[in-house]
Amino acid sequence: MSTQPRDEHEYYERIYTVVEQVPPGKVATYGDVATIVGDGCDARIVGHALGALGARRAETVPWQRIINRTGGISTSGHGQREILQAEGVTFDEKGHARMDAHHWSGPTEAWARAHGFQPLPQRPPQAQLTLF
DNA sequence: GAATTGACGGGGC
DNA sequence: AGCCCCGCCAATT
Repeated sequence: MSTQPRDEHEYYERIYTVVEQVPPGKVATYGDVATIVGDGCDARIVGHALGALGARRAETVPWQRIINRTGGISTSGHGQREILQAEGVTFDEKGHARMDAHHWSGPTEAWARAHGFQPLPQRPPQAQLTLF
C-alpha cells in the first residue's frame, strides 16, 4: 500500500526539504520537485507550498530557484529574476532562464534513498543538431 | 455543485 | 518557441 496524503499540507515539509537541495546558480521546475517528493505530489501543490512560506522560512528555503517548465518566472513583485541573476543564472531576451545551462539534475541517488525521496529520472539530451 | 482561478505540466501541432 | 487541449489539486465564487 502507498500512503498518499489527502491533505496537501502533508507535503509541505518534504517539498521544503527538496527545495533546500537546489544549489545556487541552478534552478528546478515545480514538476521536478513534485516528482522527487513523489507519493502523488503535484506541481501545483509545490506552488501552493512555496506560496505559503512565511518571511522567516523564506530565508532558509531557496524558493526563488523554482521556476516553471518553460524557464519562465511564475511570480511577480518578489524580484525573483533579479535574485537568480545575482546567483549566476542567465536569461534570454524573452525572460526565460537558460535551462540548458542551469537546470538542476536532481539530488544524488544516495541522498534521495537516504531521505526517502525519488531521484529525478535522466533527462534525454536535447539534440539541437540539424541532421541533414 | 459547476465554473473559475492559481507560484503547473505533458503532448500534439 | 508558441498555442491549444486536457489533467491535476485546492480554494473561491
